[in-house]
Amino acid sequence: MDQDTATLRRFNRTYTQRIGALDESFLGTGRPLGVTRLLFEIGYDGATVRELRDRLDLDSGYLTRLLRRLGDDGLVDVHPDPADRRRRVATLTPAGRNAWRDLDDRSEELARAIVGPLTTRQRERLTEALSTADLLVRAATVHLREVSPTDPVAREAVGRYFAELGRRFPRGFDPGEPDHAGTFLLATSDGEPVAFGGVQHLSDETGEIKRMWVADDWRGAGLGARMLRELEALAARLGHTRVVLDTNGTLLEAIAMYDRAGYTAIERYNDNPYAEHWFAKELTAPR
Amino acid sequence: MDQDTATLRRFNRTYTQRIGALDESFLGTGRPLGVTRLLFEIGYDGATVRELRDRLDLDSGYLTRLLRRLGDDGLVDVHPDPADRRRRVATLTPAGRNAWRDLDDRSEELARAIVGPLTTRQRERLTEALSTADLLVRAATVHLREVSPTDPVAREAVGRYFAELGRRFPRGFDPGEPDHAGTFLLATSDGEPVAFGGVQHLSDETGEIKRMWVADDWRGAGLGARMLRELEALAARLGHTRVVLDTNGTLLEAIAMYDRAGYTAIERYNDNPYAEHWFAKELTAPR
DNA sequence: TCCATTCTCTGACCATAGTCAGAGGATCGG
DNA sequence: CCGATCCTCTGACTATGGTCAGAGAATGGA
Repeated sequence: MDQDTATLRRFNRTYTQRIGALDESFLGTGRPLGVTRLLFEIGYDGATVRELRDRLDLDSGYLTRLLRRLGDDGLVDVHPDPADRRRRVATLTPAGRNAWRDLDDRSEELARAIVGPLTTRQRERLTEALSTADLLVRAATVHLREVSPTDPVAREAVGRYFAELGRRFPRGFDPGEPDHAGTFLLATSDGEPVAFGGVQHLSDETGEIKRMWVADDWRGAGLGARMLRELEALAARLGHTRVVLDTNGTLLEAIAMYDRAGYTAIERYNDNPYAEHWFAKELTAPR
Repeated sequence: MDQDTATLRRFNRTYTQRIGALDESFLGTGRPLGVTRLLFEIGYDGATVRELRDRLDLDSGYLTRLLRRLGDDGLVDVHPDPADRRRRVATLTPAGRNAWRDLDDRSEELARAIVGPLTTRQRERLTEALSTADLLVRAATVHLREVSPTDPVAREAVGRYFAELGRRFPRGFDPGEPDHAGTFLLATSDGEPVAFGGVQHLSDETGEIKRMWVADDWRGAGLGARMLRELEALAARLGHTRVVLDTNGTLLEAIAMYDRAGYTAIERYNDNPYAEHWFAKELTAPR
């Protein structure tokens, strides 16, 4: 662990010193950094002022002024959102699009300047290392929280889960009546749901882990194992001493993961028509 | 190449969003960022004002004011350097050391928060990826320049080169009379010499590559191959159409590198008592 | 219909970061 | 010992980034 933080901190030093320059592509455009970042964030498709405030975490007064500055320079139009006339939408003018492309070019150029001196082989190694680091850093900083099953993002996660079951089960999958019983955890990254799962009360002793799902492009990042640990911890907090779960035979990776996590196969404990395997694990007090 | 810059840029986004927080450990100490960075940079051992100005690239007036602020807070003492009384030296007071340790702790804590949610296996992968990326990013951003052989940093590089030959040759190595003929390239990283080499005029046609050296901890980063390429380009600029070099049998990696770079073995062309192998390469016009 | 809330904007304000010109003492080379 | 240069400091100034309180229009729920 000390080794790991030392490497991270060392890398951080190298990185800010040497590649921090990538962000300085935002400088030297004759416009201050804040304004430029805003321009870049508005992007080709435009965005509501509200979104911008959230994404860049800016004070509303401050943002208004930044937007006006971009407006005065003829780069951005701000007009009311027809759907909700309290809201305003910022879009790039043609000149704004040019400025945006210019920023994008600068950034690309700087990236080339960094990658350029390397041999092909080294570039490949760097790209591979950065992809790995990217995935893991994103996995490590995923935001996990308890949600109500009616939370819109949670609904979307459940929808994707059911859709996947539909694709993977030979005879499809019918979710039946919506069932909102239980306590749920949602993992998000940049606001997108990336993992989901819940614990349902079966008895005082036993909780059932259900609807565990990890987004396609996040598999292999250990997110499933982490979600499982968190769900077990949640079950323990809810007073259970044992968790059970069921799964279908087509979900091979899931079965392998339960196995690694210390689950043991048990007899059928429910009448779920899609279930083919049942597992249980005793919860011991953490540490 | 596009793939590589795309990965770099994507990583940069992830990184600034998620780990940029590491630098924010410098915030929330009740002191502004600039002052805090300065405090950290002074470090346990103190530093001259001159050094600080160079390292942080600050205006001298601005730096004076930052230092006074730290002085007023009782964290730093500034007193004239006895060796050169124009210069002033900044050192941390006991309170300053506490503040410094506090910063270090915060930074460590943040690194732990990032690395913490990962499994041991993932941490290992991340650490490995970041080490690789660190090495390659540093290699890619090494600063290469032509130097006079009497340049102090160049002298140091040559000293280390001779020291290594002394260690590696079975009967040691005697550099003999200092010989400053030739044109030299020096690669530095953070001001430290990391690679060195020169081209000496043998005839109008032929240049000799000599004193090529790469620092221990930079081997395997492709720096040798890059230096060799740069020296060949230098020889071409100097008007040569062919380069030769000699080497000792104990320098196995070097020999392998010359081989990969397209050098072919030739007959002894000099009376260097330490040389056991001689190589040559025809220079074709670049591109 | 009314009240609470949401969204954006305005004005007033402040700290931080940074630039520039020049003063004055210390040092160095000839 | 003189002039050039180096190093630091001072004063005057500017831009950037940001906070806060509140106004006013639009919306949504009871």
